[in-house]
Amino acid sequence: MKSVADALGVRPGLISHYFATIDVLLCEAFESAASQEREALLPPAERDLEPREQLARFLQRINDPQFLNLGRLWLNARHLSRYRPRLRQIVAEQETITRDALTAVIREGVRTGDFITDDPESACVVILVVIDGLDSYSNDDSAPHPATVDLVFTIAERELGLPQGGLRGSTRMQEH
Amino acid sequence: MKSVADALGVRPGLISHYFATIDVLLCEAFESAASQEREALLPPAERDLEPREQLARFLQRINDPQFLNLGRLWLNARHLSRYRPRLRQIVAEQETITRDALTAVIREGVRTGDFITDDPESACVVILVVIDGLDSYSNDDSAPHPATVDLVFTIAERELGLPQGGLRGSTRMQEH
DNA sequence: TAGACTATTGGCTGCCAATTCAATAGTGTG
DNA sequence: CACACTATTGAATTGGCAGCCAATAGTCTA
Repeated sequence: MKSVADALGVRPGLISHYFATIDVLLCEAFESAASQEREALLPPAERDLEPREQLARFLQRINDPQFLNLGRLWLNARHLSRYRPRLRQIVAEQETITRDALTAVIREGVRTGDFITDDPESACVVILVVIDGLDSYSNDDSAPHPATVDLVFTIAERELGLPQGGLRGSTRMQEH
Repeated sequence: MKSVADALGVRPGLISHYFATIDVLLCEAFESAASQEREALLPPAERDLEPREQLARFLQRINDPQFLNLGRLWLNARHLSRYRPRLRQIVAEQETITRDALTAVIREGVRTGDFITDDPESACVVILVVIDGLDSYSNDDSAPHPATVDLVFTIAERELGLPQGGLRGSTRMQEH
């Protein structure tokens, strides 16, 4: 609470006034952050693009150093979940929402013929496991192993019956 | 320190006496735990088995509920690494040791013809990413998604040029 | 057995964090 | 402007935890 107060240039008591306990603060903070990040990764505004394009952008953003903190956020939340049932619940919810959103894209891609899989949700889960695996290393100093660099793309392409490279380089995204 | 002392039926001061700071205690505890668990997952005593058999047992143990706490251990350590440079270092070291040990098995398997890959280390890294991804969920209440159940096996088989199922059911391990 | 060395205790100190609450400042509305 | 309501502060309370140290108990050896 102290650190939140400091970051806002405000006194700790004020934080307590708006959030009964840290547990509540933590849950709302995570929910809010995770939701915002999800919108940034998979913007509703892009819903009318081809599914292949949507997924490509999603994976590209995941790999972007700009989203390094997202990995840390989830790592943090998943660890804290251990002794915080409420947070655990929220984490599970956010996981489900993300999974459903990404599965919808894949399912749509199967419909349009972009992707080939007989189980969109399982394909989605596999992709997410790899993402979470790579997120595990968010707090590492050392350079990432070369084998991890394009891993999400490779796995996603395999899962969705795309040719090698079928999700890479096809998009032209803005630089920051 | 209090909780460690309690667990040992001893007074907190004693812990301070043997471990200068919490940071040191944490690092040594993690190093010790990670090392022991690695020995249990990939016992040196099995070094003379076929590489396929060694890997199969390793993956089977990873999936075993007996090793649920191992996932929690790594999750915890990876999170705490964020603001603890020393622990971060140890985590990186332990990661390397595990990677090297598993890579050695794979490399040997390539030599004997058990496995097919032109880059044993990369294959190893991919397998470890999936393991770490699944470990992310160690603190989840809910039932694991069906797509995750055999995922490590499937991925390992693909990475190592084995037929589907080539790492499953081949071993007869003791029940606990 | 004496003496040295180790293991362990008990208690103290200081720090920092969460939470509460009464008091004050600020804002908008009739 | 007066009043009600909201936002914010300051200070106090509580509790826990790391780190330190002097005192005591235990152990081993010459």
